[in-house]
Amino acid sequence: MLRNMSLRHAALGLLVEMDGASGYDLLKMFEITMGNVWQATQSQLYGELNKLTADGFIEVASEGPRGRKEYRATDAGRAELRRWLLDVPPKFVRRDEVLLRLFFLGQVSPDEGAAFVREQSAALEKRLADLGELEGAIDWGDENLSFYGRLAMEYGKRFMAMRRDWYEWVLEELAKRDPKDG
Amino acid sequence: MLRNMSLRHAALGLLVEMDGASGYDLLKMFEITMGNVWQATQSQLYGELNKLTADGFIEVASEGPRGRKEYRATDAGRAELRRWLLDVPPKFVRRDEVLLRLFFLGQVSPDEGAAFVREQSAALEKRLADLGELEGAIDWGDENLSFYGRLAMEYGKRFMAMRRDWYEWVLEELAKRDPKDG
DNA sequence: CAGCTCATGTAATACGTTACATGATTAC
DNA sequence: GTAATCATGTAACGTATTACATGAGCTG
Repeated sequence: MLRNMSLRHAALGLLVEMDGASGYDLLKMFEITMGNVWQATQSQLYGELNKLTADGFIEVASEGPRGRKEYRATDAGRAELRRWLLDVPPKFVRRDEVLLRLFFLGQVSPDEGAAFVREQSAALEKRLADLGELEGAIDWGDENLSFYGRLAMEYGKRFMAMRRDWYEWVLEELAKRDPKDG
Repeated sequence: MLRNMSLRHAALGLLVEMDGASGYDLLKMFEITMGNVWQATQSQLYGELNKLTADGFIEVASEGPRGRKEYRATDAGRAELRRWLLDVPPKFVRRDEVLLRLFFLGQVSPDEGAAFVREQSAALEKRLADLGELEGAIDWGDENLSFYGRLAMEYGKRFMAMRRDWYEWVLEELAKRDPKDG
């Protein structure tokens, strides 16, 4: 059992910050706080919570209605989070479905290729707008999750803006290579 | 069998562009042309080539020494690549191990947190420099892979620069929150 | 009491990594 | 002839997604 992956530490970290939550709570927390950074499916999360319990990094603090289990991080869990944060070098997994398609864009017509890039650009513009709305809707307190969440939000904005600008640049390059009135 | 994933189309796409290659050739091509966009292990690639063959999207054009199989895309493969490019909406999988750690950075001391961010920033600076070297070393022709590879390279440069700038901004925010001389 | 939300779980399958295994050909 | 490179494959395991299954408790 290697258990090297990050979902485990995402769950553990959230539990540490929240100081007590059920799987159901965590699942919602995943979506609202770090949907842009890490994703978890219900199935995966519940399984991981059981493994974390078996490994002693979290424990069931109390049980509520409907079989609800209130989890809480243990000292061992807090230590493990710290170890992962500082001693496990982050891995860069670069997998980008849009970029991958770009490589093969020569296989469709120039018009189709340009349309594809414009679509991506528009989709991003929309997501950027959504992010702005979301930012306004959140009341940013001074707790850890809010503070660091705001930093991540800024990252998202910069990322999307960079990407949109790049799409526009790509469109110019495509036009240069295949001038309409050539 | 869903076979929805992108490695399959990355391999197929490269084969279309290269017009004939062995698994071994493809593996090297993956590294040099799109290491920053998609990754493939030897094991996974060889397996996928066999599946693509079974599905009729590629075929063994000839066999060479040492059991070498020279693959070639079929018409069905070219059609499948086109379909994937235009009809399958790219999925955004957001998983960033650095960003994930950032969320929990409140669990270590301010100094440790800042050191972490500085390390990431320095690592990125180095990768940005490496990319610049690589860019100089490649002779960019006018074939598709070169043309689109150059667009992807520009993306990589913009991405890293954006990210490095964001790291520096994060350091400022961290300093504001926890002034040394508070 | 009907419908929604809360709440957890399993099964099947696909995707991805690491390690192991094997051997032919080429270059020196 | 021996070391490097070329070349392909399997086994074991870990990670992730989708679909299915079940039921309790709350709200109107």
